[in-house]
Amino acid sequence: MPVRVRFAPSPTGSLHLGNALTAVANRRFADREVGIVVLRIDDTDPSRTVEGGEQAILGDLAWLGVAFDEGPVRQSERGSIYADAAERALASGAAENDSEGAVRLTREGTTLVRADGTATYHLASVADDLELGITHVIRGNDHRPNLELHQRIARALGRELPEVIHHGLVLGEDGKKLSKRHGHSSIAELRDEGLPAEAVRAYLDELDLPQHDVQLDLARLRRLAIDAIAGMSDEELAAAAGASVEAVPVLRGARSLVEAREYALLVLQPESAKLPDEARPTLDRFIELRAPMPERLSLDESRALVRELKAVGGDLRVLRLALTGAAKGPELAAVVAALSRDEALERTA
RNA sequence: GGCCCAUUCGUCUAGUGGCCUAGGACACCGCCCUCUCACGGCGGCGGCACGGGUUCGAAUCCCGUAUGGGCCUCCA
Repeated sequence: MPVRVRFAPSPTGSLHLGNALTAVANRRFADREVGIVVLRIDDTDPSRTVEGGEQAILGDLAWLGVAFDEGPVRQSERGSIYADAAERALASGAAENDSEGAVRLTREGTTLVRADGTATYHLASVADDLELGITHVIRGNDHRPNLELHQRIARALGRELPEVIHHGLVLGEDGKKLSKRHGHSSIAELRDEGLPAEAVRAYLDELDLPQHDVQLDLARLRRLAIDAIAGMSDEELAAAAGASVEAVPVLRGARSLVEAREYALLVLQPESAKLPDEARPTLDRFIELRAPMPERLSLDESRALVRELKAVGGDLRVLRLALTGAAKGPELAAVVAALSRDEALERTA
């Protein structure tokens, strides 16, 4: 029997890292067996759906490279399935109507259908997992206490629950449940911080299916970002940082895409800095060396130039300041390579 | 409070009774490299939560305690 799993977020906006872990875990689980991933939007509670929330999730999944094979299936559009399920539960005596008109599990009282006729998460989730032919449910530990309840609901419908696998949650660096307060908690935030998609994906892949809750390791994430940037081709890096390919040499030393953009700006729009009086000799030497050379220099040629300037006693810090307006930044030779001859001469004139 | 789950360096982990005076990665510290911030190279610090069993032998099995987490909604 082919494996069918599902990822079932509520449409509340950009995925939080823990949800993203569940999405990746489902995709990986299915891929091990050449299985199917169904994307299901759990929007049974209208008060919880956020405008554009589904789009944000779709965007996050695409960014992370998590594909799905079926869906999105929206629970808000599947009322008749839940109505049938409720009917069956009532018929079997496992559930009954209460005085308000809601359908509740006999004895324990868990609500299956609200008085307004909409299904609660418990009923909708179980009925859908059965109806969609899900073979394995992979979800976070926060759902573990629901396991027995869901098994009872499945039996009330005359079926058995699929196999359920729980994984640990992602906690903040303080060990508390991850929330907006922590920052760095949603995919959108991580993307805005300049972490490459490959890095976030690699982090989630590394976590795999944690047995217990794990603390968010930002240092690890940042390290993976450095690795991801190092692994990009010039074209990929330029595209990811929104810079031109000529600027790539200066982007190479950056540890995040945000930092890469800042480096690119140093070349495109240098800040004006006051040069010390003793800067002139170094700049004149630079001009002497640079002027007779081609409009564009390769990184190796630039390195040779910088080496030469240093050999004749040039103050490289002064050159950096003149070229970028900043005391810190990418490798000096990369800056020289990224600037045209005219631009370089103008900034040192 | 009740129920459930988990517990190996700061973090993520390897480890399923002898190969473990517990291995790795990232972080951290030091040194080297160096035009800055980084990258890189080399080295270092650092852990089996605790207490009882079982066993010739326990990180590994059992029990208890502690700690952490999750849930106890007509939220998912």
